[in-house]
Amino acid sequence: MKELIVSILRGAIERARAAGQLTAEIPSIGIEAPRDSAHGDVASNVALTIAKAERKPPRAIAEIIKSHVAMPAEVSEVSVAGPGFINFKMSSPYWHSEMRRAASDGRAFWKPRAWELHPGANERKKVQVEFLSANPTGPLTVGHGRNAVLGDTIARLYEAAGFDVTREYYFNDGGRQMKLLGESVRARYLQEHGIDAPLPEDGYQGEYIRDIARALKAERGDALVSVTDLEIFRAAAVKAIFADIKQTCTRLGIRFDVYTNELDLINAGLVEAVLKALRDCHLTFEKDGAIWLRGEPLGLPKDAVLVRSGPDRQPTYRTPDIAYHIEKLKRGFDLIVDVFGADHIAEHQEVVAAVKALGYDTTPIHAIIYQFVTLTRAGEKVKMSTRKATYVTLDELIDEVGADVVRFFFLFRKSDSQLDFDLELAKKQAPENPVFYVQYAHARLASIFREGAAKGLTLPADLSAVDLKLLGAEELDLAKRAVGLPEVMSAAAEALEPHRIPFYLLELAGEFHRYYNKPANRIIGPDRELSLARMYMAGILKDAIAGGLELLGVSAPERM
RNA sequence: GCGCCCGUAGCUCAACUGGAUAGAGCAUCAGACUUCGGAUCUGAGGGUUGGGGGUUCGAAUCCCUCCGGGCGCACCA
Repeated sequence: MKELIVSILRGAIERARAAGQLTAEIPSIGIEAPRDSAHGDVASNVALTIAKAERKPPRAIAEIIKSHVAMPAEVSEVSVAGPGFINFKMSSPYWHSEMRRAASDGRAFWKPRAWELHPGANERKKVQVEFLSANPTGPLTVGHGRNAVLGDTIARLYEAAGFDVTREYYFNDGGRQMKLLGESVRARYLQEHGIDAPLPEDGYQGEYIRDIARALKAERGDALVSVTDLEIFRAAAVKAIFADIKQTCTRLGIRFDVYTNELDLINAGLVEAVLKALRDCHLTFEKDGAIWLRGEPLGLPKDAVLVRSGPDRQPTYRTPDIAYHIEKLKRGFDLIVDVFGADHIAEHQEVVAAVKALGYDTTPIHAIIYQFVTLTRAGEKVKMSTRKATYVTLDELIDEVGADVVRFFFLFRKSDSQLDFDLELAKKQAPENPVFYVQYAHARLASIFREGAAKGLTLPADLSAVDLKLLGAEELDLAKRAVGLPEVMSAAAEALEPHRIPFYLLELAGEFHRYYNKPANRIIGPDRELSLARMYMAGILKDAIAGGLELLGVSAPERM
C-alpha cells in the first residue's frame, strides 16, 4: 500500500515538474498512517518538506501535486488537508482484495515482510541475536526474564520474516565468580557432612547451592571431603545450574542454537590476537602491571583495563568480548543484535569502539538496552539480589503467573522504560489484564465458529464465493486494522521494538470487543450471505490475533 | 563529579522516529445483559507532555540549561 502511494506521488511530482509547476528535486517521499482515520488511510507530508526549496506555501504545493495524481482503482479519494498533507483513501475493492489475500495466505500472511526490512535484498540475510548470556552462577532471575523474552522475540520476528537467524548465548564458566561458586558449593558440601566450613566472604548464599551440595553428597558420599581442588565442585555447580537455566528457558519457549564460551576464544588465541592488534594501533598502554585500553582516542569517557596485573595476567571480561564481536562480524551476519541490561551499557560502548578502531565495520551491530525490572506485590516493591537469597527467580514467577503472562508483560513496555511487573494485575483474569483481554478476544472469535458450525454455517472451501461487498463500514474498519498488523510487525522488527505488537493487538482486540457488543453486529444472523461475509472478516481477525500472539510466543486459546 | 536512560491524565503506560485535536487501560462517577462467551461494552470528568530557553511551516519527540528518579563509573561479569 505504501509503495503504491509513493509511486503515485512520485509520478504526480514528475508530471508537475514537466509542466513547470514545481522546480525542486524529488525528495524521498514520507508516508505515514494518519493517527486519525478521518484523515484517510495513508498520508504524505511531501508538500510540507519541499515547501522551503519550492518557496511556495505547502498547501499550494499539495494542490499542485494533487492535480497531477493519476488515481488507480485502489484509491478512492485524494485530498489536501491541514497544513498541507496529502491524504489518500483506499477504495473498498482494495481492502476486499487485501482481505482475500490474508485469507488465502493464511498463517503466512501474519508475518513481518522481509522486503520491507531490507528492500531489494535477494539473498537470505543472516541475523544473530545474542541474548540472555547469563553466567551460570545461579538460577535465572526476573531481570534475566526480560532479556530472554526480548531477545527471543526479536529472533522470532526475523525468523518469521524469513531471515536466517542464530540465537546465541555467550557465557563464561571460568574466572573469579566461578571460583567463588566452587568455594560456596564446597563449603555447603562439607557442612552436609557436619564439618564446620564457613561460606566464603561474598559467597553464594542461595538455597540452590545446598541442593547442589546435597546432590554431590548423594552421588559421591564423603569421597570429596578432603578434596581441596575446587574444580569438581565448580563443574558440578555449572552443570546443575546450566540445566536449570535451560529448563527455565524451555518453559518460556526459548532455545538457543549456539553457545559460545569466553574460554574457547581465549584458548583459540583470539584474545591474544586482539591485544596484539590493539597494541599495534597504539591503543593500549601499561600501568600498574596491567594492560589498559586508551579511552580518549576511542571517544570513551575513560581508560579501561584489558588485562589484569598479577601473576596469571588474566584478561578482563571486555577483552574476550571484543574478540567475540570481531568473530561475529567475521561470521558474516548482516545484523547482529545484542540484548543486555542498562548496567552493561558502558561495556558495550567500549567493545564496539575497540572493534571499530581495529578497522571493522560495526554498522551491523545493534544493541537493545533494557532498563531494570521491578516486581510489585500488593503495592510493595520486591527487592532482588542474586548473591543473597532474597531474589525471586524467573521460575517462581512463571509458577505464579504462567508463561504467557510472563512473556506478554515483558514485551508490553518499551525496552528503555523501566518495567514494573505487577503481580496482582498479572494474576487477574479480568479485562484490565492485557493478556487475558487479547486472548479472550481470540477465544470469543473461536466460539463464533463453533456456534456457526453448530448451526450449519461454515465458510465455503471456495472463499471467493463470499460477497465482501455486504460488509459495512465498521466491519471494513476492523478488517483494515487487522490487515495492518504485518506492517506493524515489520516496523517492530526494523526498529527492534517488539512492544509495538502487543500494543497493536490490544487495540485490535478492543476494537473487536466494541464491535461485538453491539446487538446489530451479530455475526451469525438470519441473512446467510451477510453472516458468511461477517464470518470471513471474523476469520481474518482471529488469524491476526493468533498470528500476533504466536510471534510473541503467547498462546491463542480456542476457549478459556 | 562524569556517562547513559527516564520524566506524558490521580496510577501504569502508548504516541508508527519531527506532523494534523497528545491517546489507551486502571481508578472515580453515571449507565447497558432475551449475549454468537458480561473475562464484554457505552458515556463523563481528568493534560502548560517536570520547568525555562532555542531550532522550523510544525516539537512529547531534536539542541542547550535547570530540577527530579534509575543505572553505571572495579585489575566482577
